Amino acid sequence: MKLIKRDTDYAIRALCFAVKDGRDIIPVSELVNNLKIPRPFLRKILQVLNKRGVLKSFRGKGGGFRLVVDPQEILLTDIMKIFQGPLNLNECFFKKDICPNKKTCSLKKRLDKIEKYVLYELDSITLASLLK
Amino acid sequence: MKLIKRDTDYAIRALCFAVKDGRDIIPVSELVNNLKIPRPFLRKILQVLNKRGVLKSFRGKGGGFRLVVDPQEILLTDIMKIFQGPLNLNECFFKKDICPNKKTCSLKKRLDKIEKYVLYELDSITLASLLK
DNA sequence: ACAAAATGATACTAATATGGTATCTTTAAC
DNA sequence: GTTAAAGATACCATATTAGTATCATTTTGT
Repeated sequence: MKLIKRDTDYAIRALCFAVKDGRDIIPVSELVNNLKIPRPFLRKILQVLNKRGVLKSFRGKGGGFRLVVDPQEILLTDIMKIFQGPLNLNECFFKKDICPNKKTCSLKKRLDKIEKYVLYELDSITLASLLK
Repeated sequence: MKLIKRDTDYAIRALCFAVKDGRDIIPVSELVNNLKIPRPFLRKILQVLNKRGVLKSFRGKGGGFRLVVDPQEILLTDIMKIFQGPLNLNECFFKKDICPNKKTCSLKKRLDKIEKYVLYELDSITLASLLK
């Protein structure tokens, strides 16, 4: 089971490339050429990032996308949340009562603990840290 | 994203019930009545557990399934592996080169670390510990 | 012997999530 | 006004997940 889905992956690659590339406004073509991501899919992804305020889009000839958030401020989990929703690793065990004592069950505690740890670790990963 | 899929969940509920129930051979009907799991789906799951040596099946009238492994010895990860395969949380990032220095990238290290931790914690959860 | 009650084996189907395409509209530069 | 870009949105393909259906085989009890 993967932690990262493909659109998240593509989004991160695109953002990384945008930072490395350095130009102010980067057109989709440039990303497509370099990252080998299918253009319409990537466009959809970039539109989402635009709506979420990570990128700012510019229409018309010469248009493209500008990164408007400091790479130090973009967390991996931000991008994951955008494309995958919240993590919720510990969900379905307790929808019904597998466990005799739902409230105090050590499994629930442990799964919560695991999830907390994963979130904590992921939260420490910034876009900037992926480029070093 | 869930860590546990439905068949794993059902399998664990069934095993827990079997332990609590206490009788030597438990028929599917009993599990279906108590756990509200669709019978044909549960049967498929139990057949798998039989093949994997967690349960032993008995055919014919009065048949059913017997738990043949000590609940202390059944790990949550055993059941997860059976129905979901290995975890592989850190897969797809490095199929292609998102990262300039694949070998030493701190992200890879951190994802590995996360996965190791999750596996370590999950490995400490036995069927018996779910019943206490 | 035979009916009943159980699992074994296996193929099929339905629902959902994922990974895209296609198409048309709007905007901006030249 | 033409061209090159993004916006919006509907659609489609594939894979995974969840579940059904069916028939064969085995065992028990009469």
